[in-house]
Amino acid sequence: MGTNAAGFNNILQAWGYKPTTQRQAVLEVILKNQDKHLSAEEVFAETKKTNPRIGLATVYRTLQLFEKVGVLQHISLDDGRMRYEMADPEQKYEHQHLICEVCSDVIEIREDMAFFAEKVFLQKGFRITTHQVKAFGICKKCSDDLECNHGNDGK
Amino acid sequence: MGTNAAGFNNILQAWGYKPTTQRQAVLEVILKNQDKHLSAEEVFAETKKTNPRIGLATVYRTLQLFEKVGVLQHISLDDGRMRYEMADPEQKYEHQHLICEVCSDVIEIREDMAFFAEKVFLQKGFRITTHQVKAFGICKKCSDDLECNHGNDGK
DNA sequence: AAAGCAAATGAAAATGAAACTCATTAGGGT
DNA sequence: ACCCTAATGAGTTTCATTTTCATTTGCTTT
Repeated sequence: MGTNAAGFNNILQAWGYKPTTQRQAVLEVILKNQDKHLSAEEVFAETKKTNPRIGLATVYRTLQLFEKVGVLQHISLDDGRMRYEMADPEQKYEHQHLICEVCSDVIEIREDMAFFAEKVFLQKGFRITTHQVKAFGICKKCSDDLECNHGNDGK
Repeated sequence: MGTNAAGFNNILQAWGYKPTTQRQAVLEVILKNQDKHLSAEEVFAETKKTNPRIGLATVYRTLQLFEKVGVLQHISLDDGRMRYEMADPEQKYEHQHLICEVCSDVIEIREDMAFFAEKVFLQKGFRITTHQVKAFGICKKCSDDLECNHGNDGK
């Protein structure tokens, strides 16, 4: 049922799509990098390692396909390219990104936001299907570093 | 002090930038469209009406400049171009966008999210400076329309 | 008011992510 | 093995945004 290499074929076939070698290869890259937020270009580079003949267009098409069948979802980290991560339909309202402005690290958190969707529906009649919370700031590590440099400044 | 045509020159000069005619013209367009979320291209088209000689590159540079000095802030509505709106430093944590997937309308809401930033800081030590909440779904008008079509379907 | 100068501008070219085209290939059923 | 359509890859195109560079403009100093 979930998204592993095995259940994956079922998902594709349920939608009438073929589980081609390219799609399998891209899936493996995705599974191996669940903690990252890869761009199409990055997925392309990574997939070429095991499947050198794959084309960039196929990667773009495959990522869009995966999003359509619910395996992936895209996020924008404001760096000019779309990024993808595993989709988790159960946690649509509990998944946010913290982006450090110093080291560019992306931290994922799971804060319950169901109340937000509820409140919006009650007040505006707007029925939220997906939402994204993206926060920019300074991560713990970087603010600790900055504090250190306070002591012995200039050196 | 706020952002009106008058206080605007002060802001620019405080940052060492010149209040040129192009910048004034762009500001007027921004002020006239506070309810909208204009893209660079749209600001360009609008500004040309009063200032036909302005160049697109200048609009891009001006929008970035305005963001730097705190007059504007950018948002991505996932439509492939950056959009801009008036920045309101006091309300960084109280400003979210609802984007209707049917009619593409953008609704702004002001939900207090300070608790979110607090909780993230307590739990992760991450100090949020800005954040964006973007929710996709179906607006009241569109879901009412859909409901209507239920009654007399096909016709 | 004229000169000097860096900042700002406009037109055009460059960049880069993403989408499209189309001839070729590969699944999956017969 | 054959057929037919979906899928692919290489190249091309699109389009938003950025960069380049020669020219202009806004200030400051005479």
